[in-house]
Amino acid sequence: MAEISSDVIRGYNDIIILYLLLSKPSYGYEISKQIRVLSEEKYIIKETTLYSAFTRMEKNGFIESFVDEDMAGGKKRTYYRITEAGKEHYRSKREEWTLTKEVIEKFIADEGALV
Amino acid sequence: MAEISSDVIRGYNDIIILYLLLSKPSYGYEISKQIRVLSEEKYIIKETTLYSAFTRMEKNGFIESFVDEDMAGGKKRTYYRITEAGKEHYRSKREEWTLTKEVIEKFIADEGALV
DNA sequence: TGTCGTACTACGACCGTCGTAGTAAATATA
DNA sequence: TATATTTACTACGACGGTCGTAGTACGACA
Repeated sequence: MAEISSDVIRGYNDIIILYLLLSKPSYGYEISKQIRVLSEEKYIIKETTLYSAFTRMEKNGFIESFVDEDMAGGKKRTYYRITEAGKEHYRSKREEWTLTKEVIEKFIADEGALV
Repeated sequence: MAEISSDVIRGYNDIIILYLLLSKPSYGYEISKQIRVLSEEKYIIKETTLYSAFTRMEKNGFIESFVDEDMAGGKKRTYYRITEAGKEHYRSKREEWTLTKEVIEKFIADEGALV
């Protein structure tokens, strides 16, 4: 079975993460699980990729973090919520996706051309 | 208008170049023009990206080069032809594309969810 | 004479992703 | 009770495809 390589998914992690933050604020572990489940195990994001995406996107103003301090055992959990700039970024990435899809599909041959 | 970023196209250059080599051997400048025309100016591959893709794919055995020595003015032109391994690579990348497309589209919201 | 098109090569910077490792508490399993 | 697994991160350097910049050289056209 084909697997999704990092080169191919690169550039789409933003859109995936932001999509999940559209409905409600969330945090690393939950996002990671949601990606796994929603993609039906077809894409499992690496932890380091996810957390570095958070850092990058917060720097860019696409998301904002806040900490839940009231957890059992004094544990802390960092939540992220999408900003207006983040929604705008999502829109533009979605447009880019549509365009890219159109382009790539011009270079997909049917099996006949491959023999 | 949205533009295709390098992060988003990364990983698809192989498939694009190999597709064009499926029908006949070709060379850098011609491939570059074909990409521009076939994509209706939506994707213009950078020269350095294209030539480094050639080098990489030849190392990987996906393409083979040969030189046309008989050009006017003693100029030389390097052609590339796709190998069997290249066709196999194309097939597997095409499968990966199908899978990736399915996954990404699960994370595309319609405009309503964005308000 | 100069610009444009053709057809490359060289080289280092960039940056998103990945591999590896470490920390630590809560929960499940034996 | 002891151990493994799950949860929830952080740190840091390596990797590699893409890009920016620069340079070379010939032909055609104005």
